[in-house]
Amino acid sequence: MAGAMTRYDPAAIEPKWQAFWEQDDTFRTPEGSDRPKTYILDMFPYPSGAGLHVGHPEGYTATDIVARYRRAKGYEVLHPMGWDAFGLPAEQHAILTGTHPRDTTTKNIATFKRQLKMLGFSYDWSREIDTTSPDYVKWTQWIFLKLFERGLAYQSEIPVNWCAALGTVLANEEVINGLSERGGHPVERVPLRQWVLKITAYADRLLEDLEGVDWPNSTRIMQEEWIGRSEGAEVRFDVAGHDASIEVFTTRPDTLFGATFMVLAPEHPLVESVTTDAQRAQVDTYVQQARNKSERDRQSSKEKTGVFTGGLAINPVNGAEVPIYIADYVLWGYGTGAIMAVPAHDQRDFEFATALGIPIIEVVSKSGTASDIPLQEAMIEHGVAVNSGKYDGLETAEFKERVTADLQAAGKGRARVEYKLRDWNFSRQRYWGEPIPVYFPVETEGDPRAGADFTIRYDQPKAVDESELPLRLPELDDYKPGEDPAGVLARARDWRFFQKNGKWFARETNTMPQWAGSCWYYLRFLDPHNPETLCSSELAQRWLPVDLYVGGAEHAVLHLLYARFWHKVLFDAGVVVTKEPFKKLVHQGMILGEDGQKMSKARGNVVNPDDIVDAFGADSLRIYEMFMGPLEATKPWNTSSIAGVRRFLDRVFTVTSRAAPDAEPDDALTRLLHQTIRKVTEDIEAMRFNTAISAMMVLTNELMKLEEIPSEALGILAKLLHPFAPHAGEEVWELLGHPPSIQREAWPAYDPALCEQDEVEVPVQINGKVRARITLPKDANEAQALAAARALPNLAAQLEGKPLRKIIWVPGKILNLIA
RNA sequence: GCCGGGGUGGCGGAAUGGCAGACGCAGGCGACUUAAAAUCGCUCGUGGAAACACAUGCGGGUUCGAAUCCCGCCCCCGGCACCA
Repeated sequence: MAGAMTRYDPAAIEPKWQAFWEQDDTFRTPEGSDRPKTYILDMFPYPSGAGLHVGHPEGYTATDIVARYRRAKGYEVLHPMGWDAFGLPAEQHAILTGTHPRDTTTKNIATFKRQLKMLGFSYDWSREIDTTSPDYVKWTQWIFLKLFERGLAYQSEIPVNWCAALGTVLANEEVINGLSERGGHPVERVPLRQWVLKITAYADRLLEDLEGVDWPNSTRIMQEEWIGRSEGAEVRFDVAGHDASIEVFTTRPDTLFGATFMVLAPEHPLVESVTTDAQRAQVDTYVQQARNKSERDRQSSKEKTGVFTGGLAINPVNGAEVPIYIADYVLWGYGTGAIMAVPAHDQRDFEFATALGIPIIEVVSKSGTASDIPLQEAMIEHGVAVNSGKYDGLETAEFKERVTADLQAAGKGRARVEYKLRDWNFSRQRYWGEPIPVYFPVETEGDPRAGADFTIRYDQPKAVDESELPLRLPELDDYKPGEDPAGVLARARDWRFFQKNGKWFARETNTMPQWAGSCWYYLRFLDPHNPETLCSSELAQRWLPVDLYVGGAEHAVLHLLYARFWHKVLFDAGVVVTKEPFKKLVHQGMILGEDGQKMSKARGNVVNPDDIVDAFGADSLRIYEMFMGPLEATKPWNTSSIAGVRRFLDRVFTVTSRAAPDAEPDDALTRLLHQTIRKVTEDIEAMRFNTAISAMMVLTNELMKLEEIPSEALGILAKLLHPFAPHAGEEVWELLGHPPSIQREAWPAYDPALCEQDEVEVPVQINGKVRARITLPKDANEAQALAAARALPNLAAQLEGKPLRKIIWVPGKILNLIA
């Protein structure tokens, strides 16, 4: 082998090894050994028509390195891939071209799969799953039935942005100043019957169990804030002159004596009854305006507006009469949709009171006495109660407890916990999603399929029988949203209506959102072909939780919260035994275009992985993406830097061509080999791939200096390199005369003793400035170091005549002399 | 506004209390070549001939010693944003 010319030709070796792995079944997940398991998972992609983006291989390479490393370390590794294939783009394409979304999806999956195979990822392809396949949909629907059985899926009339002209519901982002973004048509907030999942029932568990996961701190904080737990009190204010009361939620019951008015959200049902005739016209106008604004528009203007209803409420702590207003800064969706307003201690209430000339009463003070001058802004900090009757002088925390207890005793309130988290709107009026497996009785005189009038009893939902799953989508000619808010599927009358025992029924025509399939796919990978159950409990016990989960930070809340929610429901149903699905989570950073801007078609700065593989090879792309910087960092693409990585791989083949089977590494090389093994091993464990690659470059550069290179050294290099550049690793291993596959070789071990130098070079500082270096035995003591330093003529001169005031000796690191 | 992350050569980055700039890109010089590319070698923070001085967003502090720790400020990126 020595001396043979071995040019590195990725175009030849990459397909060669991909074919070998496929035929050899190298990456099939081993089952049933007593070796430790590792489940390494990527966030599976939506197979878009644009094909793979260079951002995809970043996370996929990182997990692939860990998977290949752990196999070499003796783990049983599960590393699967699949397709999150329901979604809007395929449906939009269908609306424009008439192509069935299934055809588009099949084509796109083929492209993605070709591209992933081209990059040499070590997936166990026998476990490939597709969220749109009937096999998979069956179990997504099955989980929905579990949610329904447990009362966690319910119907609710919730306000949506309905655009009659476009015949569709719009997302908040699509509504601008009450008009549709496309076309400028009026948009109305109308209540629409939707399926909703009761994620709020799991709010506390979703919060508590974040403690136990190894996730980025920022993601945990985002989830905590999304759930938004706050503790406070519910307080009841009676309405003067009515047999009614207003419930409010407050985190500051200690400020009750400062409540100088109340505010109802415009949607609040009591608005109607508390409004006096004199105020009715004004109130109606305000309510109408608020209704036609989208939530986003309501929140975009910070200016406080509102009107007096004419009604008065009684403050339960002191019997004071306070005016009741309506204002859109109070949100119908949070708390009780009504507040007690304390302008002295809440900035929003302060602004509203100032704008409308409402009195401001200070009830909390830093000093313990009320201010002499009017407040310029709300004092929101805690302090000591003033102007609060018998509670005066109490600290905020103690006041809260006492007044809450007193209110409870008086039947006027109680402690309460509130969340920002809302129940999850699970309905889409779209085609390309999982049909919701529910049907309803129909009241009709004829055949509704033929156009007879009908009434659907939505109040009597029935679950589709498990034996009828999967409930498949009907075939349609037209996928456009229509006039019927029931959704696209409502037009498939033959599918929608059916008879059973002589009675007519109608299927639910809403479909599930795209999140549904990705909520549980990590489970199906464990048992992808099981027709009896979504995942056998033995396999769930063996493989869960996912040990490493890598994907974009854009999923920090939605996907990662929804999946945790379903997992907990499945835990309660006995399907899984771990509380959490994903133990360690890592977000890969975004790769920007060469211009430092986000890659986009419009900017023309998109890099296509196919082009890079053609020009440099898959291994160069993989190593480049790992070498760019820390995995989590956002970093700009730079094509000329890939050339450097390619040069590194070229040099690996150059040194391989100088392999000398009988040569032995000398002491210096032995030390470098052990140091490199240690560095690469530690860096893979910590997912610091950029510095691992740097260490392999250093080793390769040293080997370049040798004429005859010990084969043993090259074998170690190949083993370290192979998780990063698997094709090159296999090829070098074979060139060295070993049988494939290098994946079956054990990870090289290092001896810490052999990593150490016998002698170390230590900088000598005078007064903190480096003035010289001394070479010392590695375990030299302070006296030896000082003697060596004094022996240096230039140092002796500098120290002359000055007594040493202090000597700092950090063994093996530094000698600092203070003169 | 609030929360989180970050700011180091021409560029990507390394160093997390102990020699700032590992590794790579780009650049410069040289070898090989008729020439170029490729490859190989050397060089490469700024000022200075050198000794040396200065240098990790800005200002202060702690320490024998700070890119790293603390305080204040500026800027960039991401998230949330009237949540009572």
